[in-house]
Amino acid sequence: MAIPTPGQPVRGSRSGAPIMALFDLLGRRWGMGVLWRLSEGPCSFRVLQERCETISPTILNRRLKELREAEFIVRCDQGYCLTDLGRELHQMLVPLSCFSRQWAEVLRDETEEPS
Amino acid sequence: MAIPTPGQPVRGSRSGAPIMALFDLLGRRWGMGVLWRLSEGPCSFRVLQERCETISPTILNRRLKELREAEFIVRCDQGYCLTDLGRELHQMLVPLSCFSRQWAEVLRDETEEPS
DNA sequence: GCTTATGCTACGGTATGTGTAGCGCTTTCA
DNA sequence: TGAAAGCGCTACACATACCGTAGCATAAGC
Repeated sequence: MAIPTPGQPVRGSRSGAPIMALFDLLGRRWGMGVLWRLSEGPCSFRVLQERCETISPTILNRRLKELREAEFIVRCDQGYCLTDLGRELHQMLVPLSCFSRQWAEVLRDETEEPS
Repeated sequence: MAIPTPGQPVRGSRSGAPIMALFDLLGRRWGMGVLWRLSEGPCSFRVLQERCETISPTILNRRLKELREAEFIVRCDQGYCLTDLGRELHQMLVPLSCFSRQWAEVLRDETEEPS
């Protein structure tokens, strides 16, 4: 499966709008998850697999290839680590983490007290 | 396919960490795309489909259901629109748009001048 | 009553993800 | 120096998700 590239046709944009290319890449199963887990620190393939808890090696390897091609990840002596670009991307995901807790509360409130 | 719920086992977290539940939801094909396109303004099913350029009605409908269940989207007289929560989520995606343009430049520079 | 538009579903084919086993290689250490 | 353990990664069979097209049911306008 070709990795989505800005300027090339991608899901959501025949003209390859960068944001749609990024959504296409991160919107693959485990895309953001792998990035997120790796941001905890450089680590080996197997350790990363454990951090992800339930990912299969097949798909971990595929996502790693894609994210390396996109230059968010590189190989290093510890195994894999984020590039500067990757760290920057991770920074944009951090607010999502706060938001997700808020979201969890809203959902909980709705289901627990349908008053 | 069950929609990922914080607190329930999700991809990446057996204990259902909110951030992983959110990644699971948004990491489905077209998840973020639909949200992004809808943020341009409330619209009907068919108009939204056109905005997305290449989405099939089957999957648009499925994503809409999921995003409604997650309370990011509601029905309205124009068709569909974002909830307050959905608008908030969209705000977190805006920085990604800037980032994606930057990313596009990096990739372009790499491939055009491998000097 | 015919046209047009809407939301949405059916269905068959293809792409993508899952789970398990295990290969080839290097390191460790008795 | 050879067995054991760890590594990155692949093979393969199966399951699920997604795509593309056709088209149904309903409602409004003429």
